Amino acid sequence: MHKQEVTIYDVAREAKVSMATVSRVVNGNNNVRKETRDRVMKGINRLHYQPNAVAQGLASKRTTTVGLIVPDLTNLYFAELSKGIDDIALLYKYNIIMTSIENRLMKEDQAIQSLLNKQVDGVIYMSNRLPREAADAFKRTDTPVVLAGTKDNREEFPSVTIDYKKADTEAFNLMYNDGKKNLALVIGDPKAVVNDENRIPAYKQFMKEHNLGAGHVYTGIKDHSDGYNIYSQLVKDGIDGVVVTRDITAVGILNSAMDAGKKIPEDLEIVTASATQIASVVCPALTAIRQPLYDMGAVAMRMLTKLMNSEKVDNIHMELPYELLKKQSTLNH
Amino acid sequence: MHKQEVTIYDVAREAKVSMATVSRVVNGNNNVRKETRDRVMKGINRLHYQPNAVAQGLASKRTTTVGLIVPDLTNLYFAELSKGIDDIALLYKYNIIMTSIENRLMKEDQAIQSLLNKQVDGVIYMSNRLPREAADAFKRTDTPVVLAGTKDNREEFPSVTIDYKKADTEAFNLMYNDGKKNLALVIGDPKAVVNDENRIPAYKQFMKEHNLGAGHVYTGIKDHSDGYNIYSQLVKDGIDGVVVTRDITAVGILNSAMDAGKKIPEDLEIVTASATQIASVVCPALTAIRQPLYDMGAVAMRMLTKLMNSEKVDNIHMELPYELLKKQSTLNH
DNA sequence: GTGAAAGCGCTAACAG
DNA sequence: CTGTTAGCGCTTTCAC
Repeated sequence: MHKQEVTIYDVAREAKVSMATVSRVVNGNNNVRKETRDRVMKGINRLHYQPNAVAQGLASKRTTTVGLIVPDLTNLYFAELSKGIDDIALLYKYNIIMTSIENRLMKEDQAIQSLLNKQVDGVIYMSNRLPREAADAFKRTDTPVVLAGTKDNREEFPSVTIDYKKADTEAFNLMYNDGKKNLALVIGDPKAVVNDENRIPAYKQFMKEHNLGAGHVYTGIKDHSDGYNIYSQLVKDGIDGVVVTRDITAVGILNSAMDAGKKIPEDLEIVTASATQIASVVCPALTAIRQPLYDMGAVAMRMLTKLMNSEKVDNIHMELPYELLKKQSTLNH
Repeated sequence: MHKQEVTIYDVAREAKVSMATVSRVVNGNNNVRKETRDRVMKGINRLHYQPNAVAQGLASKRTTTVGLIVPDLTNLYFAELSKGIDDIALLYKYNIIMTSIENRLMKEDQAIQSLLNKQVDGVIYMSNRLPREAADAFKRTDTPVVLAGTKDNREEFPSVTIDYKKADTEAFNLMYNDGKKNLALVIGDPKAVVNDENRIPAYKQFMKEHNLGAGHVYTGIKDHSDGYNIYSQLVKDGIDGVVVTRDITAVGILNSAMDAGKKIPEDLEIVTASATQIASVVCPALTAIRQPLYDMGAVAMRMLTKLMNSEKVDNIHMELPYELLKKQSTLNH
């Protein structure tokens, strides 16, 4: 960054007005005579003036920048959420500072502190756990935060999600009605709030209500190879139907089963709980809980714009509708 | 953003030193007696002081922020590049302002102007075309720019790529040696520099050298359904081997062929020119030119850090090694 | 409707 | 080694 060539002061001189007036014009303040405004605009154009957003930020205490905290960019689940966020941010003229965590180099609260130091006006948080320190940091600076596709365990923060319990129950029910009784749940982090408080309870309740025993919850299964490898265990445990939280994991299970010469869905039904593009391009295509990821991101960002403007938000815990998309990894399609 | 609770001034008073000294401590300047430093640190901790990066940016004319211009977040090609960029940015303590374009809401040069207004110290550019106005904007402010996974047609800007010509030629050669003579190239934007100046010429040259006629270049094929739909045309044209630039497109062709009851690779060999996770999880897995996407992003970001520090960079047009990964969509695997 | 002036919170000479 | 003093470029009262 080098010395700025043309500043508001230059424009003021060029247009023979004060800086204050130029500032008013730049910010669309109406208290400027049309004549004056035109003169200023001409100066702006002649000099190719561009406002320095950093100086604006310092003076006005608003940076029109929001922070985005995302676990992993290469996970399409987050990428699709981000796209919705990005589009709405653009619409409201906010820039996005993106911070990916789960990066071992920087802890979550450091990442957040860094965003806060940059004086972001708000934060969209997508990690599946919100640590205490992180929550405290937000509250300390009263920077608005919206959780997208996740929740905090105290429901202190606004969030945009789907009804995970209902969705999972529906998925298990689908398989149950196909005659599958040895149902299992395959998840990543068991301490993720959504798993801990929604998916696992939903699963246990389903098993109980249908007298299917204690069942099996496989945890720590995060990527394609985890999925691929867990398959043999599923076989050992006699599983004939699974809900898998990540679709790349589901694909791993699928590929493993195929390589073992098994038939999907006859030998094993698979439902992925977060459908991305991947779920639909594999063969057989995966039956999926289709979360409206783009919309969830968009709604979260929209909510954040309201919070940043201190507008009232009627419902700070939005649940968007999902769809159970039946494809070839379950029967009856 | 509300009034900042504790500023450098408060720390100065608390530690009974001047602001300058606090600033020195904060910035790791060595010209501070250990005793004084400790006293300041104590003040910082007691008061929970956090520097205001916006004020730092205005005063120092460095924001430790870089802009990222990316066409589409949900394209894994860019997501993997971004991951490499992000990791290195973190390592050098830069934040990333991400701007996705191809968003019809904002034109490329607007996006760039917005970044420049935010006084980013540098930019990583990943779009497959660099419009004239964009190039001019960069040069006007002499903000360093590095192109990742793309090039500008004048080679004015530093870039990190692979040798696309060589890679494609190798891919065609592989299929040629499998006895495929009706080879085709399937791309998105024919005016993208990489296509216009590397892939298409490489294809034409290959066809010519092997006396295979003029061949077919299918353009504007960008997503899964484009790929799915173009397949019938490939059949009509008697194509028996294709290089496809995007892997999701390649998967579309693959799925279309399978649905038509054809055999891959016997009836049609497919090589994808930019392997992401998707290429390896479909069935049959796709033979692919594996670009070192993560590394390309990392190298680009590293180069940018040097440029931002006015360090010398010996080679501003880096070509990283690729790999031709033989899987099941070609014979001889 | 417009201008003057006082900051926003910090860095960076320049003295000492 | 440490303090003083100008700003960085802009917004925002407060007068007029």
